[in-house]
Amino acid sequence: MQEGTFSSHGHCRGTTARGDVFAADCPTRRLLDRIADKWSTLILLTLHDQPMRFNGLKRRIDGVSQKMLSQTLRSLERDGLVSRSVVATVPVSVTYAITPLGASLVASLRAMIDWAETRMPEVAAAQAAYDTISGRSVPEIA
Amino acid sequence: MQEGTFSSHGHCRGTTARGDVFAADCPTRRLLDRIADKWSTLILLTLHDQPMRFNGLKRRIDGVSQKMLSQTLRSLERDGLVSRSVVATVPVSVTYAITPLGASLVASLRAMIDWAETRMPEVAAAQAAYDTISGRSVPEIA
DNA sequence: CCGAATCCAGCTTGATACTG
DNA sequence: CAGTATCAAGCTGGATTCGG
Repeated sequence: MQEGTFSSHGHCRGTTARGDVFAADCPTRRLLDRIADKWSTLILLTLHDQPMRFNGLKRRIDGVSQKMLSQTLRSLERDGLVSRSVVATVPVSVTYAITPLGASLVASLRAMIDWAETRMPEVAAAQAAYDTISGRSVPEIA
Repeated sequence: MQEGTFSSHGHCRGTTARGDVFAADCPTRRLLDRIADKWSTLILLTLHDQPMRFNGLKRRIDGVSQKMLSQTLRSLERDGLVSRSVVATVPVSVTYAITPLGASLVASLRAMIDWAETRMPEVAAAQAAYDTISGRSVPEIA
């Protein structure tokens, strides 16, 4: 990240070719907040395999509420990461698919998930050690 | 993720070599929720460059509150991604550093941030298009 | 000066119920 | 099927305060 410029505050816009997530007021920060999100991640990963309908996604992504699914899908659609197509059948059927832009993000997301799924044992061990050494005083965050 | 098994629900534990983030009750899901987090991401990225003290992090990560910083750091420490070392100087000085485990995650995180910082224009364009077509009915999420 | 803990207002989340 | 509406609960962050 072009080190050297450790701009603690602010600037990000303007002539700069790219944003700076470390600046609170940079649009990039908001974007990061949206893609670095559990539901967004799982939705994009799922749609990368195949287009899917609302309830398909809901079934696939165990534990997501309708509200969060609907809300997150709209956000992803607005950001151009997911497309939404409506077919006026009897009960209207809506299909969601990933866009090329969305697909270009999936690799990183997948890497993150792969990390989580494979490194879990080490994390669990660290947690156990932490909870032991800290001697009970630390409440389970999980 | 051993594809093919589209286990909508549950299983993840047991004999399986790795977790399944799509299962709501899998510890991996909680882990994903913690690493797919704005503050965790920015903290890990920052510490990957160099160890840093609390207020150094606070200054670097524009907009983070003391509370969230302290809370997130404790969570990362518990998960073994960050180490905390105290030096009993006059005003005690506490330094945070990334662990090898944490460092092994940074590449994916950095990729995600790079994506956000470089693809922002396309996302902004998509938002503009969406907001126009949807005809005012959609309130700015940002 | 560094860092943690507390109180409080406000936003986000999720369960439930309801509509086209 | 595909959402929207509503409400209660929890989390977030700012300000303040306390301790070393």
